[in-house]
Amino acid sequence: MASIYEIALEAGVSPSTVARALRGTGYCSQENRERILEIAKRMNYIPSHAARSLKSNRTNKVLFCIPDIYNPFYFRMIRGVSDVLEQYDYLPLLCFTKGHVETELKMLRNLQEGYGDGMVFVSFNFSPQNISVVNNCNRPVVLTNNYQSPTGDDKFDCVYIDTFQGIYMACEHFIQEGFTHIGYIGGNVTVQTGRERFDGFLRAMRDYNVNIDQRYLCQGDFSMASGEAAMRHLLAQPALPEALVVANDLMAIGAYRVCLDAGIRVPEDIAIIGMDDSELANCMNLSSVQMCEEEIGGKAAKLLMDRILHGPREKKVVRLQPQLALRASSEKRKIGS
Amino acid sequence: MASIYEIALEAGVSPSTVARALRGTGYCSQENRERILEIAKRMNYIPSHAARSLKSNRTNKVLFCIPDIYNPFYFRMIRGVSDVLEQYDYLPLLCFTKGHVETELKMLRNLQEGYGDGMVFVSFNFSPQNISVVNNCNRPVVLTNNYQSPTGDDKFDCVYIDTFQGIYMACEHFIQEGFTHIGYIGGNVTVQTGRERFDGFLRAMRDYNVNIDQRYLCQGDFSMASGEAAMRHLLAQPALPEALVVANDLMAIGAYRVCLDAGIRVPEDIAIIGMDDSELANCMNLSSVQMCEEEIGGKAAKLLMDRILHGPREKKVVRLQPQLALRASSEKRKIGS
DNA sequence: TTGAAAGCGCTAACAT
DNA sequence: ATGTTAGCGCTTTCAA
Repeated sequence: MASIYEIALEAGVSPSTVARALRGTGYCSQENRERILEIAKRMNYIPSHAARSLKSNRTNKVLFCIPDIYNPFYFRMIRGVSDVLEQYDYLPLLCFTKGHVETELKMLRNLQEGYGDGMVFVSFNFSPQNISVVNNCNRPVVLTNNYQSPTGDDKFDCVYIDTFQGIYMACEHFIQEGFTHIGYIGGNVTVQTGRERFDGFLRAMRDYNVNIDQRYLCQGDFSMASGEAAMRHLLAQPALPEALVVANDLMAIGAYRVCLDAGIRVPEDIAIIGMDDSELANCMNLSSVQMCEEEIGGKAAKLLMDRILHGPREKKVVRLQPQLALRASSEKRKIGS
Repeated sequence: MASIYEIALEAGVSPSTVARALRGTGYCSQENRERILEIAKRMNYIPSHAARSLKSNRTNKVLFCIPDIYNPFYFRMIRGVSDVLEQYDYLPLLCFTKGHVETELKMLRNLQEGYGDGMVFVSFNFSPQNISVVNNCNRPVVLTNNYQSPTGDDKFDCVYIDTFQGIYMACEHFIQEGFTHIGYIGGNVTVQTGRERFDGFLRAMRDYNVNIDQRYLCQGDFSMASGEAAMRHLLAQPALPEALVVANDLMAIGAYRVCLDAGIRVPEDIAIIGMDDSELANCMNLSSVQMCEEEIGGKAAKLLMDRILHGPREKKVVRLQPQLALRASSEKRKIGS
């Protein structure tokens, strides 16, 4: 690897002149500049990231943690982040954490070591453990969930979709359609994403005075297989719910498939709404909740760049509203059917 | 950020002693070591990635370029790579290139700058342009396609699935089932992935003396929308092919959906085989070609680590065989149907 | 066992 | 306009 010293030697100038010529910053005669650039090209000069970053304390990179690679939900968010970062000449580097807190901590450690200038952090479960690292990390982080430390002295920003509201809207829709036996397949309620959604369900039922049948409450893990298992559980009950709210599309699709296999018609026998508005939902005509993922990503990247470029400031929290994407799977039943 | 100098000051020892204590390498008295570690912890010491990497010329990171974030094909490959790299205590950092050669070149540049120790490079289209950069890059790269420079002096390894063979097998299956009017929806044949698959189709037709109807040849861009467009084109022909080989699942699903909407039954009216054996194919009961993605990823990572740890050696090329994953969409038609 | 010192490659303040 | 120099934080000889 040619360094500026070797180029300087070859060009008969000092290393700093080479540095100035290559960076295009500071004084350098036209004549020297051209010669230096030519030599650098010939010697296949590539600047050392480590040296530059050590000196400048900047990398022009952003670390981007995503928990679940198999979930189509994150696709658009990645695009939102990438597009915005590109405008700043920053590069996003993705890491799939699989939702493991150890992997998240490893990435945060890399951030602290200065491997990136900031981090977009998506997680299933923000907890005192990973949040305290975020807060003690000297580099900016933006979460794509809503999280507020009890102490209220958070150093990060949040951009999030109100999933509570999304599930609430799905329930509300069913209730307004006249359904009274509504089932729910949720995620693990000990993690935030699962809890919020379940809360949305509970609240809607309460607000509209709809009775909750405990036998219609199932818990999965956001995977298709768990949606299938949940649906099999429901099929084992004496009667089916009329409508089913599912906390994400993968589980909804799993449930849907089990229905089809069992000869249960959707939506005639059971109406289903999922959540994420994924490609899969679109394909299968599954109603879903639209989550503005691209907008989340874009807004998160903007807030992050603001902190990277302009330093600390007060915490900002951006909340985005979901929308129902209604398709055939939740259509109102025809009278008499 | 506390540095080893501040810790040294606090501990009353020299920076080099601190360095030795922290790294656990070289001599350091038990007593000093404990004190230093305690102080480092208290001062929240985090080593500087840049400094360490500048000095050691290693990062313990691998850059991993993936062309298409919306294509489910790459999911398992990422897992294969990640699992193997984890065993080496290396971290994969993903970059979605969207198939843009500029983005690929940008990542290669980052590799050359020493932002990572090596690269797993997945692309739709290896060309003299990006391959020459790979060959002139002083760090190891593994491709997940088969590519051989005309000059034969390649410095990279290849691990790939024989997609030619995969499409060939799909055609062969249809032919052996007795179909003689076989259509094909392919990708752009000016890029390698599209060309290889189309060649597989052509060869199978030729080997089995099956006539190719030009009206049944469509070209998409591997997206679902392009599969839909292609199918609409086929529907506009005087007659439909009996069977359809599609170069990837997304396009196959697109075609499938257009059939359903048009009242064309699959497989009764038209049999379909896709390629990738994606989750989507599984969901929709689409026959497909299984591509051993996880194995590709794992083998690629192993070859890469071998080069990173042990330096240059002769080029290695690993070829993996695809398998048909037959489902309902390609079932043999019942007699008389 | 410890410390001093050089250097990884680049940047930038300062002197010329 | 150009050169000198002092680091950035760490590793690693080498000397003590």
